[in-house]
Amino acid sequence: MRPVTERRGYHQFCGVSRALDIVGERWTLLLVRDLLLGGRRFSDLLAALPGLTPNLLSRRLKEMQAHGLVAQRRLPPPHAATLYELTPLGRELEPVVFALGRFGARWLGAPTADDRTDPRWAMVSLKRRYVGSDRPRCAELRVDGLSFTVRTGGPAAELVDGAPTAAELVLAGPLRSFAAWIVQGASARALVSEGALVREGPAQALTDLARAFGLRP
DNA sequence: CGTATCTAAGAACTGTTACT
DNA sequence: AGTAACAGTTCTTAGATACG
Repeated sequence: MRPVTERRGYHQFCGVSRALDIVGERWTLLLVRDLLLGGRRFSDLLAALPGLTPNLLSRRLKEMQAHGLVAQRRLPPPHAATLYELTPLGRELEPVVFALGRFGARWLGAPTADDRTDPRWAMVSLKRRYVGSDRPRCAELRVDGLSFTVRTGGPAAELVDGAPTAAELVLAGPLRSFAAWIVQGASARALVSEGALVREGPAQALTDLARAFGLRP
């Protein structure tokens, strides 16, 4: 691959323009967003990003690997597949993606007919809202049948793909109910009492979880 | 068969240049 | 400053290949 300085680029001696030379191409930051919750296969990324074609995904992943943002990992059988995951350098883009999410939220409005939604995007949105908590909690969020593990209590929330081995709280429901809680500011207790969300585990754990993300308990 | 990648053609976009 | 024509670049589409 030609180095950034040879390709179309801004050719400015400035960190911002250099960063944009690397992550400013179409799809690159969306791929970073989709990899924030854990490694994904080529076909998963393709399915998650309609409009992104295989050859362009292949090219973007190669560029991201060449810049050290993404690494390939081969999964052993029986699930033999190539997994693409963020490197520690790629993870440094997390606050950038969060900041863009906050910036873009003011133009989000309600989803239109041709807007795609994805539980993972809601989870990224949740993760960026973490305000901290002194009560360590481990919860499973089951959004549209997809499980995610949430751990709070540290300086940053851990939020990854897949169910935890032992969760003290399980919160399950459709994406629109989670969106009502996370994005539209609805109360978790109200959503549970009207059946929009199903809670398994102590009510206090849900209250702690909500507070850890600055959401209404 | 599923996954990952590649090729070729054409469409769409972007930048450059010349002109008013 | 704004616009039009052209050229170059990037992206999409459709189909194919390599590999385990």
